[in-house]
Amino acid sequence: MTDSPRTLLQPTAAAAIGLVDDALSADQLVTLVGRCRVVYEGRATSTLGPGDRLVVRKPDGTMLVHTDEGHQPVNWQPPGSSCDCRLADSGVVLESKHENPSEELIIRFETITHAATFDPNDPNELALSGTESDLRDQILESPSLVEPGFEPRATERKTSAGAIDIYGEDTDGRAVVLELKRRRAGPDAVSQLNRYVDALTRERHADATVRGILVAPSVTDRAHRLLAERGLGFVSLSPTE
Amino acid sequence: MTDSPRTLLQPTAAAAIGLVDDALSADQLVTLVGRCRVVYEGRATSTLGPGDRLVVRKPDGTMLVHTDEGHQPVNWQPPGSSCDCRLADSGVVLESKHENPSEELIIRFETITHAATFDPNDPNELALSGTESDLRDQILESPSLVEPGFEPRATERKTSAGAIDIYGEDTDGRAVVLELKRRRAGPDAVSQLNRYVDALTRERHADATVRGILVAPSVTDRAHRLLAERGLGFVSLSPTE
DNA sequence: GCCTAGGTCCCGTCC
DNA sequence: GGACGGGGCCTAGGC
Repeated sequence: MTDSPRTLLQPTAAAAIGLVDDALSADQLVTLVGRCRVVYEGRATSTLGPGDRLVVRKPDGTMLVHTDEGHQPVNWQPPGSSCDCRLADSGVVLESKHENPSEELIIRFETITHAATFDPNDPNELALSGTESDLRDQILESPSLVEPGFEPRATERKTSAGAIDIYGEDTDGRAVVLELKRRRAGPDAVSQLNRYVDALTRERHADATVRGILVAPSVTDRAHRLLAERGLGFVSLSPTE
Repeated sequence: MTDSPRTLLQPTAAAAIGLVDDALSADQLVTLVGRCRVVYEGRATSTLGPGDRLVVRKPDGTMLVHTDEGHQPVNWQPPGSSCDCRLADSGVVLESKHENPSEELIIRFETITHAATFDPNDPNELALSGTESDLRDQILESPSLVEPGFEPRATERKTSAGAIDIYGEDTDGRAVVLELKRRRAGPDAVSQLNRYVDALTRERHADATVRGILVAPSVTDRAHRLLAERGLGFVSLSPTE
């Protein structure tokens, strides 16, 4: 951290505003805890009555309002949003605006329990595995996991209905469309596969059979019925842990 | 706030652990800022090298790790997770576990810039409008918005493929399936509508026509083509702002 | 508990 | 810029 971090415990409104303004101009991350009301207007509209919350403002313009429960912020503003901090009715007010889509978030504090700022230095990125992309790589490495003799021909093959995860051919030279899911698959995955199979059938001669196979750890009952109705297949595979 | 909030600026590991342990037993919300590494193993697996981050632990068991960018936490733990705070290699380590699904998150701090706790009191809930449910209510109030003479018969009508947003009849007594979207609709919305129309057609006599209409502010080009291919309709409607 | 679908979904990627 | 689909999606509502 290049600038020294600062904290204030139960600051006056004026002191809190000073801290936030300094942090905003220095592109620091700000956390505010206190009792506030929140109004949002943009893609939707919301109001939130008084309560104690944690408010976070990031240097990239993101704003988050967290209650005491849940993973999701109760209100937020996307990256790229502006932020203005001012005094109104003897309380601190944060006003954040975003363009495209047009969104406005206003947070009115009654009291501020604490305020803190710091200058984050975070050069490292998350390395994640167990994704759909890992499952794809496994299949490309060992195509027989799908069925003996399966031969991948392309990934992300374009059709009029979108891109096929893996396109290939079976031992009889028939076109095969694979739709991959990293977790248990539901009806939407079947519909997706169905769209690609339909599109590919349309694009080729109508007589040529196009097979569709859903590849996932498992499928729900309803998805299984839909697969059967559409004459589509299923292969159980999980991304390696 | 019943208990007094506490803050520590650049605390020793021992002091930070004391603060966190007190907060955990008092079901308080904790925020920690500092340089840390993070390892996750559960539905997927991830590692995150050293960097300055904001860590939040909520009384409901939620844990959030935020970097300086983006709306999403880089790592997290769902509500209902346990949390253990201990000293390891002269640094603070937070270990959170969750069951069903089995997930483990370990955060190793090198340094702690600040730590704070407070006891949130938040009785109010978010009032949100502009949702799909609002769009549904508009249509039930003024069915002619869909087309002259449209008569809603049921919401959430069950079919073998899932529940129909609004089921009704047109002036000719034909069954009509409405699929609603609060925002611009894509291919998935068309597939969803298609599933319900297919299921309802199957459940009735094969000769009876079932109409399907997508109701949304707008549709993408590809979704529009898919609608045409399937003989489905579109009506432009937005949830009132 | 699982299933299903909505969400101010966010987010990357490709056009 | 829009579009499309993945995500450790999360979350609410049914069954």
